[in-house]
Amino acid sequence: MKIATWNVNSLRARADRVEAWLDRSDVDVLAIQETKCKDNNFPWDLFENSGYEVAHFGLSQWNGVAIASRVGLDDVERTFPGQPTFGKDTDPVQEARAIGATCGGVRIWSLYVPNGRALGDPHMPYKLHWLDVLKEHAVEWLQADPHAQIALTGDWNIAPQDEDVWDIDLFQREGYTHVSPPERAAFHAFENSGFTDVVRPHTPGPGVYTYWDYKQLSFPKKMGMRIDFALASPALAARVTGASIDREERKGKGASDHAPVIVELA
DNA sequence: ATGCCCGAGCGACTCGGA
Repeated sequence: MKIATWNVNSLRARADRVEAWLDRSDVDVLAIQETKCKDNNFPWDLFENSGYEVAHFGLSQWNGVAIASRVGLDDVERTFPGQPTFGKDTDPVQEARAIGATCGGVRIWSLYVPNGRALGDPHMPYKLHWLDVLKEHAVEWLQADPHAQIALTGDWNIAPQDEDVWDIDLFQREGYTHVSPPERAAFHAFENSGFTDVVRPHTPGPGVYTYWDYKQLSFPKKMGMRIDFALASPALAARVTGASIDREERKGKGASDHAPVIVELA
């Protein structure tokens, strides 16, 4: 079985590439982030034509997450329990950033972790709280069933290690997000709770990334970030036989700024 | 060549991304 996660940065703008990628990648499950649409303009046919069931959670042109599967798609959950809201003053909104489904015996979560925007911005405590609540649930899921096969996949908007950005000195000097100690602590809290990054051992750095900005020739200049991850529960991690980052998909006209991340299971 | 930002909604500009 092969599962993948990919921030497509608009599913409609990327429809042809996503369909072609599904056809050649041979994945059984694809967790998608940033569909950037509501159900009424979601490209349902794309997945049906490729032989996948799909569940989508999209509330506006922002965010949006989905799971496509050809090994079953059961018990779909939109948002995790108690998922924090964000809103200016009086109108907090629960954003479309998490969808879960059971596919071929694996509980898959497609996660689009909030962007903190800047250290000191209100979005940063929102991001950290969002991750903390998710982590508390992840701990409960494991306590309820230590043998559960759970995959927390998606765009985490965190670079956990110095080698996960092209120039750590620049990031720290300028006080950029993604590398700050609180963000990294939020990520490591999942690892301390028993969830393992199952991709890094098969794709060691430095210089291995999943995201490259569209601007300033970032991709050809190898100015990227590793911010998309698949974290696996112990029972799932034990099944992992390989993993890869499909940086070929970042090439050419009409590419997403993120590359797909693939995990192979025995 | 992988090549100097892109997508969505609105309405011809603004916001969000990281």
